[in-house]
Amino acid sequence: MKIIENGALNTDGKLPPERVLAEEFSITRVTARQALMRLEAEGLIFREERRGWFVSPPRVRYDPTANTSFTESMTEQGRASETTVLAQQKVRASSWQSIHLGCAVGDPIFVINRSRSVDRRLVLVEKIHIRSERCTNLLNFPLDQSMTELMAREFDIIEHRAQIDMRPTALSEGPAKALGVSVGTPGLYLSRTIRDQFNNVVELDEEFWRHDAITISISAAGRNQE
Amino acid sequence: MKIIENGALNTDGKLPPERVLAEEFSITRVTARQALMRLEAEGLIFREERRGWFVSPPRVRYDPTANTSFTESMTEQGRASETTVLAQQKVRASSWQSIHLGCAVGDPIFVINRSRSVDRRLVLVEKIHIRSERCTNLLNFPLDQSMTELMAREFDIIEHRAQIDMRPTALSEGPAKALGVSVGTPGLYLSRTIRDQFNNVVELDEEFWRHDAITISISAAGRNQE
DNA sequence: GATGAAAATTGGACTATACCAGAAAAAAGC
DNA sequence: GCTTTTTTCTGGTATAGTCCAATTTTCATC
Repeated sequence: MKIIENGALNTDGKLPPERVLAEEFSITRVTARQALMRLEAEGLIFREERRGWFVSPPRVRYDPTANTSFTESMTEQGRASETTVLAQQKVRASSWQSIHLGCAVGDPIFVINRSRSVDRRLVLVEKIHIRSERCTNLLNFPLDQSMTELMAREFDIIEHRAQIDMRPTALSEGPAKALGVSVGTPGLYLSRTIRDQFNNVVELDEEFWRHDAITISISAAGRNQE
Repeated sequence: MKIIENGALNTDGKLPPERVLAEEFSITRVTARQALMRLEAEGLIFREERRGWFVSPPRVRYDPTANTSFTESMTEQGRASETTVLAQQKVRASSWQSIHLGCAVGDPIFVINRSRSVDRRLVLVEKIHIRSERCTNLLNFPLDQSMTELMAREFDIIEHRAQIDMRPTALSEGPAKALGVSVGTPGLYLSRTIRDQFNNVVELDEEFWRHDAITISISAAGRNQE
């Protein structure tokens, strides 16, 4: 099992098919798969459903506390990012949503589903929940841009991150399908509560990341006086 | 495969052995194991080497940016924590260490290995690298306490977190053995650069967490003005 | 050349079985 | 009663296949 791991199989992007690897190392496909899944857990390789295994590109550095736009941050790192709107709808707040948004159950809110890719590879899907009262015509604007900028420009809502929670997890069917990965592959769940200049909660972001695509990097400088 | 996942098998702490589960659900042990590993990836259950599978206790909330002591933070959450010193030594800085500590290769530094448990369960192992120049007799003090407090009390070094990086990963042999889990189980790697009141780097912490034990929770309030 | 159906490829899921090593429990010895 | 040895239990690792579904490629057809 360890043979394959140490092997310099990173010739280029794509790995040989499981069946070939199994024969090459004189092991069964089950065993080969186990080794591959180990490397996947380590973040060195990843797979695309029924397409094959690939060497993971370098991780993206990401600071969830920063109030800078995602695209901007990626550009700084010399990487090309893209945002796609998957769905947008107006719904009534569920119990869970009302708790996190600090509104009443049934209040109208917007839910926006987006996916983001870096260097043409999907790295995260996100679900944005927004209280609609102060931006009733939000869905008329193009939503593949920075929400922070949009809210500031169109609705005078100055957003800032207030509370960030994250935990390693396995991707469930929804996010997995959206990311084009197998259900159960490791991922990182990240949620953010966003408040405006008056400290009212206006938005809740839920992000589902490929676990191998990200290094959370937080610069805590300037917080020393606490 | 999904049958077992939805089943209300969380009777109490311990799950039936793999062989029993396999028979109960009329599947092979291989398949049962896959399902168990899925649940493990989701953080719902965990295993102890050759001891069995157990239901995961609730995650611990942890703010790596806060300059509060770990023990204190756990107590606030009503949980009992414990710190054990595994090893302590004085070494000469490697290339990697010198880069992160901002010192020269070969400079004397302390390396301390500790493990921490919450409610009698090991949740992390850490490796602390400290520049020894301003605390030459550090190893004479008990090291199972808060380093921040110790450094302040004994050496007038006021520590604060400067840079935090983290990424999901699989636990390699060292950390896995120390945590009593199987090599390759998912984990969270977290590194922190710590500076003193003059903004000099004094310490580098590397933490290896059980992935199912932690929810990173960062309160970003007060950073709005950036 | 574009289109669309058929064939080959590739990972996903599962059966059935075997042997090993560490941990826990039971038995034996003192 | 306490320690030591032996047995049993449990997960860890591996072999050898099978069938399926989505994707990709091939190739005949228009």
